[in-house]
Parts: sequence; C-alpha cells; structure tokens
Amino acid sequence: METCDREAEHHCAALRARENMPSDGEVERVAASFKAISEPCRLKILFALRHGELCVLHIVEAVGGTQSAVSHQLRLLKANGIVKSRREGQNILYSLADEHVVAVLELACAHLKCKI
Amino acid sequence: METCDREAEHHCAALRARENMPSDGEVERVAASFKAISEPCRLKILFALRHGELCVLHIVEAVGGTQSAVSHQLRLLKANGIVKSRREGQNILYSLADEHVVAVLELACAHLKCKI
DNA sequence: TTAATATATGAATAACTGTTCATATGTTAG
DNA sequence: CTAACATATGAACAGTTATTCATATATTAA
Repeated sequence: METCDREAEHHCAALRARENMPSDGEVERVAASFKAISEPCRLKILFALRHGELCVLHIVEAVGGTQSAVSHQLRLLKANGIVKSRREGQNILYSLADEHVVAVLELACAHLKCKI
Repeated sequence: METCDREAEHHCAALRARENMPSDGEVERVAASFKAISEPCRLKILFALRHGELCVLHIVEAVGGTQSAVSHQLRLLKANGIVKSRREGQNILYSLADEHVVAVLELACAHLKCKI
C-alpha cells in the first residue's frame, strides 16, 4: 500500500536524521561560527581581508564605522577562529584564519548569484 | 625606508579592499543567508535534511522542540532560500534548496574538525 | 458537512546582540 | 619618563530575534 510504504520510507529518513545528528556541542560551535559571519559589519571585514592582512585602522577605513565597533567585531571573529592576528610594532595585522573561510565566502556569493 | 614601504603596501591593500567591497545590498543579503543558518535549531534542521526530504513532524522528531517553533524556523529558512518545500497530501516535505547549502555545511564541519 | 490531522501564523514576552562612550592597555618616539 | 599612537574593553542602551500560546488554514477521511 502506497501510503504505508512512503510512511515507512519517511520514518526511516527521520530515524537516519536523528541518528546522524551531530552532538549539541558540535551544532552550537558550528552555529557560533556562522553567527560570527552573519552580521553585515563583520562580513565586510572578511571581504576586506580577502585581499591580504590589514591593520585595524585600515579595516576601519575599508568597512566604515567606529574603531571601537570594529575592534569589538574583530574580537568576536577571532574568538570564533574566523580571523587570526599578529602584532607588528604598534599595529596588529588581521587576516582570514584558513582556506575554509575563503571557500565559504565564495560559496555564499555563488549562492547569491544563483538566486538572481 | 622599511616603514614607508610597508605603510605604502598596507595602504594599497586597504584601497584594494575598499574598491572590491561588494555593495551594501549584496553584503546584507549574504549576511542574511548566514544568519539564517546560524541558530542551533535551524542548523539542526539542515543537518536533518542532509539525508533527504522530511515532513514537518519528522523534522520536529529529529531536532526536538515544538511544532510551532520548528515551523517558524522553517519559514525563515525558506524565506532565505536555504530550504525548499513541496506539498504531498497533508504533509509538506522540506529539503535543502541547492548544492551550495550542502557544501557550506560540509565546509563548516571541516573547519570545526581542524580546530580540535 | 464534520472530525481529524498537518502546518502556519500573529502577538507578546524574554533573551540576545551591536553600537556607543569612556577609558584602559600596550607600543614607539623623543 | 612622557607624549602620542594603535588597539582593546567594560557598561549601558537600543534594536533584534526565538520561543510560547492560542488560533487559523488546508487537506483528507468518514
């Protein structure tokens, strides 16, 4: 009977989904990473850093806003492993943490283009 | 003189960053997409849908929470083009909208694994 | 048509988050 | 050491968002 078959099939999918669900901790860490890159100001910072490392003042120039706001956002990005930083004299140079970040940014843009 | 050279180089990077910055509208749409997948509950829904389309009740089983809360989240995911849906009788079956979503999920997991 | 099931939604509250302002820390030059 | 510069941070306010509750819509069965 068709209804039963599909019901069984769907229920099986639901079971698989529940069994393969990552742990709450993993889900929360992934969510935190996405949340970190989900605010326009922070996203602009990442787009700016695509072209190489920048000090805070140059990031402020590139994305607009106050030094304080950008600095707060940079801290959040760093805490979530999205950017890394190194000191050079008085300046602290920020850059994208790894190639995953670059890839995700490009995928997001591709996704956007598709929707147009 | 080293300081001047580096300063020029950095300033050049800042200029490039500003020139290649996507428009505010684009940045906001990308940010909205990431925001859509940045809450643990919604992320769980996406992980559940990796295994195929599911009706709302099965999604509720897979991710926990109330039917109402899940339904609200599904609406948000759909409004941002992260999932799509089709009706089949009484049920509405949800699935991931496109391969970009799948790819981003996998990248996020890879990023997470690297940090351990 | 009526009852039952599946899904969606409006309103309200509670929790969260971004920005601002003032100030602190750390580095270099004099 | 002191002044100047670059960056970071704590607290508070404003805006945003997730959840809950009650209810509405839509489909199917009888």
